[in-house]
Amino acid sequence: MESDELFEAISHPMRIEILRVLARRPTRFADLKRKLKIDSSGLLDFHLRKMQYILTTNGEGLYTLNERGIAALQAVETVSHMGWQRRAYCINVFVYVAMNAYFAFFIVPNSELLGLYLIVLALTTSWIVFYSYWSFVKRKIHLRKPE
Amino acid sequence: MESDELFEAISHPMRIEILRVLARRPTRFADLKRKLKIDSSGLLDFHLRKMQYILTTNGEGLYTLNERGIAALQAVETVSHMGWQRRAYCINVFVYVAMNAYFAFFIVPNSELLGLYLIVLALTTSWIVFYSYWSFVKRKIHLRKPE
DNA sequence: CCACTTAGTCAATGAGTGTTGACTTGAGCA
DNA sequence: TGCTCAAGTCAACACTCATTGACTAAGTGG
Repeated sequence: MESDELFEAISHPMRIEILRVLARRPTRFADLKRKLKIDSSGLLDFHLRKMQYILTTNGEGLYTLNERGIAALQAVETVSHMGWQRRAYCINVFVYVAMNAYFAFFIVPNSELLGLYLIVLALTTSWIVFYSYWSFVKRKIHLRKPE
Repeated sequence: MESDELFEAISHPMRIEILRVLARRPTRFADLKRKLKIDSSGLLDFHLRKMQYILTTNGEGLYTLNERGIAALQAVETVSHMGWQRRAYCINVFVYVAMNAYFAFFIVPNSELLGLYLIVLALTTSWIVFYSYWSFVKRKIHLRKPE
């Protein structure tokens, strides 16, 4: 996928707005114009033309996102949820500790499911190690303050 | 986070190349020039200037990605791994079916862990329902052929 | 039929983009 | 001291972008 064309299509605030509106529902030209409070048809036409790599016109006049448009939307979401990654990491660690503690104290003593517990332990541990490696060593973002 | 500035910074093939190089390791001006086979210093300077929202110059001449740069990298990855989403969905459904079948046939009959199984069933089912809703109803991408 | 909405197209314009190639400034070294 | 490389800066230029406002052509309601 030729990323630059896709990013070009969403490198303007108005185009990101259009993307968000179209993500909710397919919309007609005039409705877009009203929702985004654009006076000029020419301007909206210009931006829709720049987004044509991302859009299709669905039957009669309805603009809608194509597969690349959905990728673009996901890229926007990825970027705007950036601040949650540190918190997500903490939640992951907490769930790991809680889950394994629960298994170790309540499940293992009074049953023969030690094998199952070991599988769970191995899976969750490799997950948390991989995730920690990715977060700390490779990216070093979770301990730094945002600038 | 002001997404458009970030996407602006990666809406050119050369800048995506620079992003990928800097994701691997912090790099100096001349090394970037060599790696990307750019003859003109002015051109590289121009693109680095356009990417300044995403970069920091680490001590002596080393260009490196800042937190926004890492967000940009993730956006690029999101877009270029788009093709895997359909497969990921199938894997998810398979894991759901296999896991619940395993629990239902092997765990439940010969132990008192019915409660645990019901929790697992509830969690995995709500996960698969939510994921399916998101994928099929809201996005409609997993059954369509890519264009 | 007239007014009005919808969905555009088109030309003009100033600001910004991508690229080139010449120039600068400072460090390293022979 | 002069030479070379690294890391830029700068001016110039063609081209593209964002925006405006005028225009068009098709459909709709009264």
